[in-house]
Amino acid sequence: MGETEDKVRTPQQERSIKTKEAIIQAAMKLFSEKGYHNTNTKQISAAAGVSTGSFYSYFTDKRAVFIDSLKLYNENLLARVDASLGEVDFKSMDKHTAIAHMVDSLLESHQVYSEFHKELAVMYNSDKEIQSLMDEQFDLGRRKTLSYLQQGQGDLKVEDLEAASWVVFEALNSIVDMIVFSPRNVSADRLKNELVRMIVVYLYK
Amino acid sequence: MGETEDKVRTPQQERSIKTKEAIIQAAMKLFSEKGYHNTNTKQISAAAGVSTGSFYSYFTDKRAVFIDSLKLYNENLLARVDASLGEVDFKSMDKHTAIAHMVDSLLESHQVYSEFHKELAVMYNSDKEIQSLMDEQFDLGRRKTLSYLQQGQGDLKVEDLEAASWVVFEALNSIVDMIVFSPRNVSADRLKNELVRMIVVYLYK
Amino acid sequence: MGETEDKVRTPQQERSIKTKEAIIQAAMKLFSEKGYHNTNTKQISAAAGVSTGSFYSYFTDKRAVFIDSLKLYNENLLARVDASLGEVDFKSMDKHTAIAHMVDSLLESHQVYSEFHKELAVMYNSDKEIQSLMDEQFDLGRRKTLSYLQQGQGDLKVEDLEAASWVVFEALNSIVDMIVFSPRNVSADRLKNELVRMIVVYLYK
Amino acid sequence: MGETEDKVRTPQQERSIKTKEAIIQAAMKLFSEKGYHNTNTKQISAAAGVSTGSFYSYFTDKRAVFIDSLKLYNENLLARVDASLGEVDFKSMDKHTAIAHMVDSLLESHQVYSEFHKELAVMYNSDKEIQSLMDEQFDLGRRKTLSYLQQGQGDLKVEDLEAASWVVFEALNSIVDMIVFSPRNVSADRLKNELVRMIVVYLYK
DNA sequence: AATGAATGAGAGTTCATTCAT
DNA sequence: GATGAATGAACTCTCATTCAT
Repeated sequence: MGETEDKVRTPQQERSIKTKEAIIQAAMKLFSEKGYHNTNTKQISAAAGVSTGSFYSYFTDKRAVFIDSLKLYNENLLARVDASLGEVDFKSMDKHTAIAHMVDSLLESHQVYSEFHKELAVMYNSDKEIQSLMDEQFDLGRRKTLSYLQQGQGDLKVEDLEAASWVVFEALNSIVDMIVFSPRNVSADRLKNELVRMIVVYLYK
Repeated sequence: MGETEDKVRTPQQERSIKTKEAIIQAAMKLFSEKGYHNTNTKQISAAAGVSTGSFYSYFTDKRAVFIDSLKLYNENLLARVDASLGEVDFKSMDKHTAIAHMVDSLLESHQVYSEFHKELAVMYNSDKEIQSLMDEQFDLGRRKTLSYLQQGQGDLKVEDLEAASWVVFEALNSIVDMIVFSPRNVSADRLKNELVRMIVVYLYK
Repeated sequence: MGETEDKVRTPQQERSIKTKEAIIQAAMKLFSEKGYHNTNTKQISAAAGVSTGSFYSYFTDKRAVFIDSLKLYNENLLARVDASLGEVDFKSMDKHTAIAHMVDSLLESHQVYSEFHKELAVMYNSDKEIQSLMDEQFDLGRRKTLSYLQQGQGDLKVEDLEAASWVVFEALNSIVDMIVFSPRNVSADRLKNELVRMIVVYLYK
Repeated sequence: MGETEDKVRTPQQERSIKTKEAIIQAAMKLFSEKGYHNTNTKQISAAAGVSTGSFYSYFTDKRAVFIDSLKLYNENLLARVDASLGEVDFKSMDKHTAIAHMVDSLLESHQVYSEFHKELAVMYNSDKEIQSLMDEQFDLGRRKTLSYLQQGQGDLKVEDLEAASWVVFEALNSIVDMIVFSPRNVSADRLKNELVRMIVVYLYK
């Protein structure tokens, strides 16, 4: 960042910050609607109400605005999940209700930015930095899940809790994705019910 | 007299068939290595040892060769899983061993074409036809899994077996993917062990 | 032609002649239907029932088959006009009937190969040889017209008959074209009637 | 938010307007010299001194620039004919002089853009929009001619003046074309003289 | 600082022609 | 002689990025 410091503006003035955010929002919207490869910088700039020239004074390139969109997405998603999980007290519930609550909050989160979430799958393999941002996010989620589960630790029957957290979190995420996105002839409720049962039976006595 | 009659060559001569296969192989390789969006038809043609003109006499466009690659991948994968599952008798094994065998055969399959498999995730959302080809493949896999599981039906404790098959198959696939692809500080064996346990405990008495 | 004599076959065997004619016919049909630039050699070959390779043993290139189509068109058109004009005796008719008969025979000729005729306009400027073939044809037509008109010479009032033949033939051709091709809100009969009147009044006492 | 909103630049800045005009001029020149089908967008761009990218920000494709060239040509031609016909008073002339004047003004117009004019014949059949633009232009010319001729109405002997206007205008145009373009062994003056005589004798008592 | 016109490499695609079989 | 697969130059069009104003 030392050598290119005056190429890309690091916004300090308030207006500048707002412009940058407007670009990120516009980009997120367009990436969600049409995908990264079908969105061009001219469209992003126009949607954000700035010129293409300005776009390039806020971001080095198109990839950079995607990365910032991803970071914003990650922050929002975490906040949302935190809020949702924070509002309940695990100990005062039975396990099934607690896990069901967790699944619901994941379902809700996946639905809010569902299109952007889809686009992430497309981008995952295309870039190391994107990949590691997403891996970090996954890991953060996994650790949160782990600590959530550990609230009911007295009743856990799994021994390798670390491995279990990977397995459970991946299962939760992928099956929630499936519920949200895949066409099926089986209702979401039935799937959710089985998912919750699988997790509960697996983890608890 | 139709408009599209002579657009795409339907190979009849042996040479022609070989050329078509060479193009598909080359395409699969490049899509796996660099991704669909970073591979162009010139590169595919060159890798297959043919001219761009030839490419376009076998395939209408880049998308078409991807679809043929996908079909080939699907066929190979199914054959591989069938072979692997067919060689064991579920009834003569305890549940844990049987499911472990299944996970092993999925792991092996995912490893063979691992890079192409990754690329599929990228492409899933980009095209209706690709999506439905993959959905079909998923469904076929799910139904095979279901019937495999039903061999031990006497001991099943799940009631909604249809919903269970979706949940189990998605969990299996995504966690196997994770084991193959994601960087972790937890060994594959530990993850595999928990995965098998989760499935067994969930399904059987 | 000396140096390339074995590149392009000069058909002597009967089958060979038939093949060449089949190609010309197919080409004419396709050029008429879709235009020279939208017809490719593969389509011509297929329509003629030969391979592209064979096409090139009968014609040096695509242009050559167009030129042969043009020659055939010219021959057919002349034969048709000759037949039509030959069947009447100018002297036994009044001038108006005679010119009307001539216009009718031109109208009929233009209608038969109307689409190919249109395509000629497209090609006229693209090639010197095509241009001179068409110019020759025009001149031949003009001279025939001239001699036809001269049958009623006793009554002609024009003095510069040579210049008149250019003017009359061009007027006839272009107005007949207009009648055949252009969309108007004036009936063909009214136009034909005026055309005939214009020619008659101009030429004869 | 539309799909095509930002595809083609609508020039606002002065520089932009100049660029668009430069492209049209360059295109007209090249179409005239080498024909539409033998001119490509790269050549047009180069001749206009811009990049291919710029070309495509002003015109959707090659056809679009042809259409704009045609419109410009039509405007210029009409202005020229109007100016030429406007400068004389029909009533103060005898018929022969008046028609001769008209032919002269057409001759002059056809000579200015003669090559582009030729190319129009080529393009007429290739495109509905081009066709109707040319038809409109023809009709406009025909109606102007008609009203010009009607200035001497007292002496007209034709009854179906509408049909006559089609016939006369087509004859004028095509014969003027022939005078300008076709190689002959008859002088332009002799042809012009006969053309004028034909029109005068046909129309007037 | 902001603008948006301009750039040009590079993508996908076509087709007249050649040539191995 | 015939075939049709193969060739590759040429073409249209796009878009991330730059730069004159």
